[in-house]
Parts: sequence; structure tokens; C-alpha cells
Amino acid sequence: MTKQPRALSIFDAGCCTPLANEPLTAAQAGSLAPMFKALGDPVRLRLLSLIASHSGGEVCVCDLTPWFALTAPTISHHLKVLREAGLIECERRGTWVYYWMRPGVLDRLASVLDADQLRSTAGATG
Amino acid sequence: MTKQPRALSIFDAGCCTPLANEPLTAAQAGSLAPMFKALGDPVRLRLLSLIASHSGGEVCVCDLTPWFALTAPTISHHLKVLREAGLIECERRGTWVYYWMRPGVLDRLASVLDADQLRSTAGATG
DNA sequence: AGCGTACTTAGATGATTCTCGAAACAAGGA
DNA sequence: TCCTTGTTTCGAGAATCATCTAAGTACGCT
Repeated sequence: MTKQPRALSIFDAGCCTPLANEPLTAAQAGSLAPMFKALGDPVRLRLLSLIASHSGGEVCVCDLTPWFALTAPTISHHLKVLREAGLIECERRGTWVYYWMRPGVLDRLASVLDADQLRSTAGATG
Repeated sequence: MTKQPRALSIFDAGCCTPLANEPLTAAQAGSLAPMFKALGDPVRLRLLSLIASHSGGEVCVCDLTPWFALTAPTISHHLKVLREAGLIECERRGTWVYYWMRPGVLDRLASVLDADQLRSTAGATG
């Protein structure tokens, strides 16, 4: 459960090259694309937002399901996609399963999109 | 050609709510997801990067194709997906068609992912 | 042990997607 | 006008995806 099946980690392949700075290599694109793909569904985007914005940092699946007109297996499926993309993690505690954001991933994804985003970096892009 | 078929514009539905600040509405998610979906393919991610990082701001399709082991129709298809997602724009000038980034879109997408990204905004996320 | 609730896995189905080859369209040159 | 080059559209096939129902696993309670 807590196990990350095959997280195509953003941390693996020298990520974080701002898209607009220099062309992504095929490897970098191959590493990043699955994450954006995971974000490319309205349900998953909302799930992620519900998890990320939840005070306390973690959410029970039972607090997620009521927001959608979808069956539990479908929600579970989407959570699995997000998990396998390396965006979230989960753990079972007693009866319930809790999900939380994998720290830093959104920041890094954001930094790939926006060259000027890194506050510690000098100006970029001509 | 220059025409944007039905750009599900990020500008339309009150976007830019940082994911982690408050839960996205279904409408917001529905507006954002197609863009992330467009980014969710390695080929498109590289295409976008090639366009965004190109000095001069615009690229001829003929400069894009050689980077991939794909046929011209396939590249054209991916460019169309990016175009319909509202990420890029294009124009034909004589024999060639040029593509460029739609300004501001990447910044906004980045700001959705990273709550702390907006430099003009106070701290976020509790 | 037996039951009920929470969540995931398995299997199926219809819709999308990625890719190609063939053909069409656009522009320039002989 | 015909030919060549650059790019998109069309049509098809294989793969992937979102969703469901049914069944399985995990845990707590009595």
C-alpha cells in the first residue's frame, strides 16, 4: 500500500530544466510527461487539489469520494494513477487510507514550466 | 490556420487558483486539465520545449521534425493538440508555417501548481 | 467467528489516442 | 502549366484509458 509501484520519479532524470531555457531531452520529457499526463484529467486534478489544499496535509479517501459522482473503484483508480506518477503517497491507518502530497513535486513541476519561477535563480530566457 | 478552433482557454474560467490553496472547482479543473493533458506526452513536451526555448520566439515546423523519429503527419497532429489546448499559436508565411508560445500560458500553469510561485502574492498554504 | 464498512483489484466495454500511409492543400519555381 | 517541397487532413489499426459491476482484502466491532 505504502509502496510506490514504479514511480517515474521527477527526481531521477535531471529534471527541473525550465522548458523554455533549453530543449528537453527525450529522457527528461519521458520522465516528466507521465506526471503531466496524470494531471491531465479533471477528476485527478480535483483530487490532487483536494489533497493538497487539505489542512493537516492528509485526507482520507472517504473525504474525497463524496465530491464526485463516481464510484469508489473509479476514484481508487485515479488515486492509483496519481500515486504511480509519483505525485502522492498513501498509508493505511486502521480502517481508513490516507493520502498526502509528495513534497516538492508540484514545485518542481512548476519550475519546469516557468523559467522565472525559481526565486534563487537569476533572470532567464532572452 | 491562425485560427484557434476552440481553445479551452486558461483565461476563461477563473483560473490561476493555486492547486494547494483551495480545491479546484469542477469548472476550473475542466478548463485546466486539457492543457496538462496536452503536456502529458513526451513528444509534445519536447515540441513545446523546442518552441519555447528557440531564440527569436518562433520556429518553423521544418526545424522541429528532424528531432523526432516520427512522420510529418504525426508531428502535425501533436502540434494541433498543443494548439487546440491553447498553448501555442501558428501562422503560415510563404512556404513555411511558424509556431510560437502563447504568451503567459506557461506562467499561469506554473502558478496553478505552485502556491508560492506568485511573487506579488503573500505567503500561502498553511 | 461472523458481520459491516472502507478501500482495492479484476474483468469488461466503449471512447480516445498515437501512429502510419495516402491524399489533399499551399506556395514557389521552371 | 507542371513539378517539387512543406504542411495538414483523412482513414485505419493497435494500444491505452475512464468507467462500471462484481469480487476480494483489511480492519473493527459484537
